[in-house]
Order: sequence, then structure tokens, then C-alpha cells
Amino acid sequence: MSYKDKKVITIGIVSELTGLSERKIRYYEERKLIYPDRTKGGTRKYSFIDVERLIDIANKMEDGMQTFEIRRQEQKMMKKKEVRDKMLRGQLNAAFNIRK
Amino acid sequence: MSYKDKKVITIGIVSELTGLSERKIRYYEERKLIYPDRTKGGTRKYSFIDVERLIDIANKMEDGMQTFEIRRQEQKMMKKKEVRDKMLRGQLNAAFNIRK
DNA sequence: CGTGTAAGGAATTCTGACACG
DNA sequence: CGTGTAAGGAATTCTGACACG
Repeated sequence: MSYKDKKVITIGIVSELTGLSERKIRYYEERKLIYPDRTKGGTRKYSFIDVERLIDIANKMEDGMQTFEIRRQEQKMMKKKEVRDKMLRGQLNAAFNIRK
Repeated sequence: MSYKDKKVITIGIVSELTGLSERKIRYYEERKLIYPDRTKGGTRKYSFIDVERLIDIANKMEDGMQTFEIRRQEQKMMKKKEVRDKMLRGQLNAAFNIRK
């Protein structure tokens, strides 16, 4: 796992990096669009990938998309990816079995 | 500038990442071994490179090296790098002048 | 639905100092 | 010299709620 995925940034910095208010950032979490980690004390911690994702979310919100639509769109992408990966694995297995 | 160089991590997280006490981390700054940024409020912000550097410092401290030695050693490395870069630039210029 | 804001409290960080060795 | 700690204050973050639309 690279530095991009390490959850180490507090919400104030994320707010500066993205230009989004802390209120918005917390709200997008409430709407299951983002999943920060927490310190023992309860402070949120984000990764650079989260920051990139928030910027992406912000763009879609500007385009008039609603949070549930963004979430659904994301789930579709994940589904597509899963199917693609499953097929790829199937082909790899087939290729190996042929050799046996 | 990559994510590694972005100063976005607060001292508590850096402490967890490096295993060093906050006291030590602040002390190494006082000794000019590390240079965090600050928020408007005065809270320190570190980069992943700073974290790597702190781990390096910790190792040298364990080896019994003193802070001023670590600083001096670092300055020597920088000096070497400067000379190397200067020579490289000189050769590049020479190569271009030949073509003219 | 998405977001601003005031409210009160808790977690985090800051500095300067004293201590020990 | 390097580091722990108690002290007091300031900056940061948290949650739940009310407001508007």
C-alpha cells in the first residue's frame, strides 16, 4: 500500500486541499461516499486518495448530481470491475489448465 | 511535487508512524534536522518525506550519533550533490556549445 | 436534499520550564 | 545533550440540532 492510501490527513487540511467546507466533507461521509479512519480520540483521518475522491465528488455535485446518484454510479463501476476481474481470472485458470 | 512532499500530517500521526515521542520530534526540529510547515494556528504539518527522514534520524541516534553530527553529515551530502550537479550542468553546456 | 451556523465539550497541539544526567 | 513530564492555554475537531429551501 502506497502513501496515497495512508489515512493520515485531518479534516482541516483536507478542507484546504479540496476547497470544501468541513461540513460538506462530513456530510459526504454520512452519505457513504467516503470512509475516513479515526484516531483513538475520534478524529477523522483521510488519505490522498480520499482527497482526490472528494474533488471528484465536488465536480459531480456541481454538475447537479445527487449524493445517492454518485454512490450508485460508483457501485456500478465496482460491479463492472468485479465482473472484469472474474473473467480475467477465469481465462488465466483456463490457460493454466490447458498446459496441465 | 508529489504527495510525498506535501506537508499535511500532524505531529500525533507522525508520532504513530515513526514510533517517536512528540517531544523528540519537536526537539529534532529545534536542532534543525527537520522543517515542518505550520497552519495559521501554529500546528505543525509534516510530509511523508519528513516521516522517512525522522526514521533515518532515529536510526542514527540509536547508533549513538549526536544531533549536530547528523546535521553536519547531511550538509556534507548536500554539498556533494551541489558539486555533482554543477559539474553535470557544465558538461551539458559544453555539449551544447560544441554544436553551435 | 445539501449546507451553514452557533453550542458545548473533548481531543490535539503549542510553548516555556523544570528535572535528570 | 537528549528526553520525560506537568501546566496552562490555544487551535482543532466532534456531535446533534436548528435553519433554510
